[in-house]
Amino acid sequence: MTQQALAAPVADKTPRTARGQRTVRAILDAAAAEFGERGYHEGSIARIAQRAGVAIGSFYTWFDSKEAVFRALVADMSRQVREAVVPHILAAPDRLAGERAGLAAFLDFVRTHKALYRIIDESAFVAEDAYRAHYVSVAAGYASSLEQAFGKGVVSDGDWQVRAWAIMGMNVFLGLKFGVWDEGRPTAEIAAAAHALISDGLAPRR
Amino acid sequence: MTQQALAAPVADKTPRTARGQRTVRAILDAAAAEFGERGYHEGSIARIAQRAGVAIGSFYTWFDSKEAVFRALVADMSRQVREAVVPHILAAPDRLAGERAGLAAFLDFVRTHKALYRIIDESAFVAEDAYRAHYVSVAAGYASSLEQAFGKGVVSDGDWQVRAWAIMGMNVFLGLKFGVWDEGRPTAEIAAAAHALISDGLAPRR
DNA sequence: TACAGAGTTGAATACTGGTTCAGGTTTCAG
DNA sequence: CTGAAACCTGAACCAGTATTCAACTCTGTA
Repeated sequence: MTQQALAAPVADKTPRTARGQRTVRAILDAAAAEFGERGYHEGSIARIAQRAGVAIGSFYTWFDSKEAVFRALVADMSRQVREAVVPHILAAPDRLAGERAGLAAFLDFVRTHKALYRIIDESAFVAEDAYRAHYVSVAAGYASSLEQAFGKGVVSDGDWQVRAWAIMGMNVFLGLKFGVWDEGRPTAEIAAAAHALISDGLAPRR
Repeated sequence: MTQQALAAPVADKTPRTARGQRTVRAILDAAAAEFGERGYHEGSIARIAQRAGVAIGSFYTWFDSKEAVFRALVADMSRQVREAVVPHILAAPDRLAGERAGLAAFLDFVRTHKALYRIIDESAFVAEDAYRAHYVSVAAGYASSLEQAFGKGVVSDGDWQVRAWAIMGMNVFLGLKFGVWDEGRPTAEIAAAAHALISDGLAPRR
């Protein structure tokens, strides 16, 4: 699941050998699967170790606690989502078109990474600060990117803070509904409808 | 906190006397406080009983399990939010103005009922079906109300499903950001900015 | 006043699962 | 080859806490 290099564990607990690195990766992947399926509280260290094919003791060689792996996972995931979505936004001709492409990419990501999506959501209760950090940083990115688009005349003037959080919330809920719960409709279709809403609003054309 | 009559406990566990009713109410209120502060998993039955001023045994007279109170709470809360918000929407001259009034009311509600807000959110992981039921029903209400507004010519035609979930997500995130995390700005201001976005979109006026 | 059903009590039970630790095994530089 | 550092092992420990239960108290009706 997590194919990438691992948000580093804690303190001096960094692997010094290739062997150690492999173990850490295996544990992170196992943890992602375990927490994704069972959730944080139902998920168990023993099962994570088993999935990873290592002993419980090895787990504690690399992570200080259950919460520690979880936090490492959130950071890792936060990065993955961004990496999956941002390029699509940047590749689009303008910010508004980017919003549409970004949402479609996000929905696709969610559909293929439901576990990760769930983990980030659950971090709100297990690691509030990590959760906040994730969304605050995403929102900041949104706000500045929107403001920049305003400079180019692509979007109207307005409250960047509110707009950023609003759009983010929209995307998250569309991800939940049409990514996790209901795969019955093509992601592009959802993205198009959402794009229309964000772009022109609900008011009838005057 | 919960001043209203209690989503009924389970099966035959309904109080037959005023005395019993008082106890159930006390337990529900205590549970709201406990879960609101510590979250579901950190919250303890012993502490709920203590807060309610009853013995642990009494708790089990009225609720089958920890999860049972939590579910009762979610239902109760779902109702409270609705009751706090819907009247404002209905009182407005039209659906779009209602959206604005509704959001302001929602933000006010969240600021004064943070525990409830947290409980509903956490239900996503403790009682997925209850969480789903809550949002699915809210979304359905949104969708039909929007469609009705379309009939009156107040909003443009579009994808009701997507619009409903999008707006709901918007509101939830604005509630998180400007209701729970950051009370620095007046709720009316947030609602106005959000209203502008929903109503006219981001595209510059043509 | 007396009895029955409704409510109450909280110590004891039962169990789960995170964390520790006292050794083994592997790896690799010298 | 060799020894020390890096890693691995998993049974045992332990703390926390949901749930049970057998006995007790209230309350209101006859």
